Amino acid sequence: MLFHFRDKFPLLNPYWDKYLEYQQRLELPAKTVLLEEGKVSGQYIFIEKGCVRLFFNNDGNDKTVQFFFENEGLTSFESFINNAPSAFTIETIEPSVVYLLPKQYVIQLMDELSHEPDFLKMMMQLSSMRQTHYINEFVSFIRDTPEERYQKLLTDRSHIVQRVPQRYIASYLGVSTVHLSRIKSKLAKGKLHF
Amino acid sequence: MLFHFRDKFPLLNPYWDKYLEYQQRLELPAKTVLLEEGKVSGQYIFIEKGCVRLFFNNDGNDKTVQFFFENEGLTSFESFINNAPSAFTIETIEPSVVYLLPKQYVIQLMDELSHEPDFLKMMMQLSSMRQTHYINEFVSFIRDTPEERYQKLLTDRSHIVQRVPQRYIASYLGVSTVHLSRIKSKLAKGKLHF
DNA sequence: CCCTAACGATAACATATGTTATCAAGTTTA
DNA sequence: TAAACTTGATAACATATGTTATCGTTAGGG
Repeated sequence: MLFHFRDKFPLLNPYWDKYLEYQQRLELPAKTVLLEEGKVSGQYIFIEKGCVRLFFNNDGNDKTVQFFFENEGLTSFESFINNAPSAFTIETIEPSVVYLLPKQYVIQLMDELSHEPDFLKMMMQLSSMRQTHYINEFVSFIRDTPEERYQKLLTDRSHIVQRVPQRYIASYLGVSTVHLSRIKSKLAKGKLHF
Repeated sequence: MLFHFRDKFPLLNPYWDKYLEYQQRLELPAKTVLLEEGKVSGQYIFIEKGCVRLFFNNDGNDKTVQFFFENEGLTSFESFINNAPSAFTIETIEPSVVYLLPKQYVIQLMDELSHEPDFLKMMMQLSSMRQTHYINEFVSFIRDTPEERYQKLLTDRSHIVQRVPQRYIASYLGVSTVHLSRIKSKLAKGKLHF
């Protein structure tokens, strides 16, 4: 949430540095759960190495909402902010190195920052970016077919397709693994002009 | 965005009152476009009477994202905040009475408010609420079948089903009007135990 | 008040997608 | 390294949903 804003708001950097010491560094194997659906999010997660997904469970077959990679930070925001049970699980996909900052320090940090004139601007920008992201995902889900969504993923965010196992991609696109296979084979056929 | 927060943040009321005079009152017939897709949102809309929908166009068949009713306010936020072309059209569904506050006054108002200690809290709460709304819509779209979504609409927000023409409901649920008819008739049959 | 257009129901058919099962290839574990 | 799992491809079938066409009803405009 905060640390990838270093470059955009350099004046605030001293604050980041002050809180670096409170972070816990963890080296985790793949498929490690960092936050379980139903529990209250108690820390902010920053990814140094590896990748992570946020998903929710629906009768055993889970639905991936978002992928996170190096130098990105995340938490289950609604849970974090409102002390509510998280609707999502957060889990490593690859073996990863993450930093965890407990909630109390995040609050303390935000408290200090609230005196900075740039803080409101940053929070607004941040919140507007997240909202835009979710609206775009939402619109894409309504407007585009799974095939179109897969093609966009290939062209716009191919690193996801390259790094993430196919079943998670299917879960993210909202289709079964079988159907994603169909989509891929259909697209492959379309490419073969010889 | 702002005016329905009167009750929650009464200390801020003087600010609202100060800007009431800049609002333009309009009585509009149904199907009046208040903001057109592709244009930059230049005003905040408050609904006194009637109802309004926000939608985007996709090859002629439009997709409704959200409905708004009495005492609610809206704009195409991303467009409004970033001066970007709006991804959405805003249009009255029923004959409506709305108040429009031009952007310049909204900015001026927010500027004044930024000195109030409660303002940041309000903006955070507001933005968190909107984000939660979109996430919930998004999750519901992924997790639930159109039939389930329709049933939830019936139980949780029946006023929408009562007031809004069926084709907009279908467009909101993400199905064709024909399929919504099927869903309704299926549910009606389920209710007839005699 | 009538005419026309819009709306919603329904049927028939087409397409998209899910489910289950099977198999081959790659990975992990003992 | 062998066995057990996991992954992804594919086929066959089932279900969900879209598309087009038809029809009766309703609602608005002259």
